[in-house]
Amino acid sequence: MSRQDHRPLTLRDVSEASGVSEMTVSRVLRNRGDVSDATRARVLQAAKRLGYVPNKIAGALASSRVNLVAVVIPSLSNMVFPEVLAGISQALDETPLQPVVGVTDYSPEKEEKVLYEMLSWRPSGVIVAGLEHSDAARAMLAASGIPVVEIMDTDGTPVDAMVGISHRRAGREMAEAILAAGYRRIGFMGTKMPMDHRARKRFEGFTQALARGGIEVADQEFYSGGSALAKGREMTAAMMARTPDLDFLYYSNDMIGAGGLLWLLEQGYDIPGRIGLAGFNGVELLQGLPRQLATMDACRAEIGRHAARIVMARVAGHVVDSHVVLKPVISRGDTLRRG
Amino acid sequence: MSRQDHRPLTLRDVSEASGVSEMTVSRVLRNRGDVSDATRARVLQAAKRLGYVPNKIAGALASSRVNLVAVVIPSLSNMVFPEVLAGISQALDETPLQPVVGVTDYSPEKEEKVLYEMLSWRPSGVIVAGLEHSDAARAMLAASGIPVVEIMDTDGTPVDAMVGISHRRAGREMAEAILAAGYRRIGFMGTKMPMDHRARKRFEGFTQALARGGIEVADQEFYSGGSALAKGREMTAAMMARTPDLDFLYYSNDMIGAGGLLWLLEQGYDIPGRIGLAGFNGVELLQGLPRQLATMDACRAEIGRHAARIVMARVAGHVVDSHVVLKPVISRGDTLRRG
DNA sequence: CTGAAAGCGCTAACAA
DNA sequence: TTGTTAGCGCTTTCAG
Repeated sequence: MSRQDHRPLTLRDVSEASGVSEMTVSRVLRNRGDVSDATRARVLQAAKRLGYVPNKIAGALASSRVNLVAVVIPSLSNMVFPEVLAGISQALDETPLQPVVGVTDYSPEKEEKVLYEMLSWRPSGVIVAGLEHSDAARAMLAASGIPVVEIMDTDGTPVDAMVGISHRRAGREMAEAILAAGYRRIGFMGTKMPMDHRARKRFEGFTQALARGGIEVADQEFYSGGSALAKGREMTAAMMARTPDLDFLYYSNDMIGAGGLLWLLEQGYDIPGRIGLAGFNGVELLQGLPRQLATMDACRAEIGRHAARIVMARVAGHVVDSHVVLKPVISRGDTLRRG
Repeated sequence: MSRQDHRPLTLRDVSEASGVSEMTVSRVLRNRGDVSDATRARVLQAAKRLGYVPNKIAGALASSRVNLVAVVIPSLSNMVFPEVLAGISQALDETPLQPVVGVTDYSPEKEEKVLYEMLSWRPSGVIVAGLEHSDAARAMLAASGIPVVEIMDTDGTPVDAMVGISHRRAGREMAEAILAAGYRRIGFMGTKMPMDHRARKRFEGFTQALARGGIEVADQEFYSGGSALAKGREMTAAMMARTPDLDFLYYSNDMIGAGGLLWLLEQGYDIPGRIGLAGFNGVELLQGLPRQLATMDACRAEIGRHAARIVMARVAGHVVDSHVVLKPVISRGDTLRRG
């Protein structure tokens, strides 16, 4: 308790305590350049004894190297994004790079602010969800001079690199599978679109493919906020009351799909005979449901890993393929009849 | 496209472009000190035209002020922690302070590393989940000279400040409610304890209170990894097969509780007559279940908000109560008989 | 209201 | 293998 622990320790303190120059202390602490074992030991011991923690702010300024990767996502409560994040972290582990997360709450204005904040720390790269950004945000990204990877969606033109799936295609393929299975009276439930471009694109692809089969969505409903599981129940109940002859329900995410599934089972519906169901994302949660909901894996972890690898490669000065379109696969579960 | 956009812009660029000294440009950009409207306008215009983004690294070094709050939590996939985080963000909004998240995966070693990393950015404060840390971690926190708030648990001694609930007490109260409701053959399911101190403490409080009522846990099982919902199903099925006369199941979290609930309903168990259930956390998900699971709110968002406020107050130099024990309340839902 | 000078704590580059 | 000298881009401080 003798230290007036208010001035944080500096390299100089370690230097004085060990009788080694600041420069050499710095070398030891970063494992850079050749340092004799004797000196190294003395430095390490002094640093540990004092409890020295290097100041990365100063280090970053001096070296103009900031080993951070900005990750900008709409939400943390959606499960989907933490999984992407896990993929990123995993790929970045064993690398000096570290992810730093910013959340936009699906708001373009907030996204712009968050990007500005993050870029002002001069990160080594940016990974951002989606292809839709304000003009200012796109300009900032383009001008940043660092690798920018837009993830999760590939229906559009990226500022720089992109990794994801085509949600339009995902919607289309699900529609085709549903039609092939013989369903014809189809209802749709999802989030209010303006907020969620990927859900919108899935819906567009979906209706487009239905139209090609001469079918229109027979009923639809959109929600925002609240417990997704509960919303799924409520919307499903309301929709079945309103349009009792529906024979299929397509949900824009698995969570509301799970809610709908639970409600329908309670009501004694024959699934997938009387009515079929499908969601989207392939969330782990589904594995605990009484029936396996049909869904489509959004390749979340893989997208994260891939995006991180692109940043890593670019930082290392490599040239890499920067337009990666993953192909999600339908899993029919127990709620979508075999074609 | 004329700019060789490889050297990031500096204050000097804005200064030259606007014909105003760097110092004054800096003042304008930070809204500090008096600047004439004319100059301000010229500076702002130049900055915007160039697309200047300030360098916070340099700013932080010069001012030795870093408006970051390090938030260290075990996991992002647990739902509980994103909610705490939301509380923190909410309280920090409208403040210059910004949260930066680090994840430990419930590993003390990783926690130590993450803390070290974060402290090396010289944040204005630290919020860390739990009271259990390695000696080195505690030492680092104590020596950091910044406000440290340990959250979510109050059964122990904090390095500095703490905000949370007593999990021992939470377990105890649930046990008392269960006994009061007349249940006697009680099973417990939860995560493997060494990883999760809070779950352990709840279990300790629980068994202790049962013992006081002359009762022992009749069966118990612990899991790790996998989909919690699925685990809840599996464990419940296994336990009911093993110990069919159980009349109550206490789950260490709502997710496995929900899995158990779904399974029991499918099997046609009379709930809460034949068997009662309770979980822990009060997660929003429960609202979509066919029955409302009895649970106990862990006050997540409030803990986050409170912790953030303590940091804010301390940063502002105020003295505040730094041992805050919240009192969670049992919600009986549909799965715990009225006493 | 505006500007000039002197660092913040560290590392690149060079010298010894 | 080790030390010395200049900054990194900004803000603090003090002078106009």
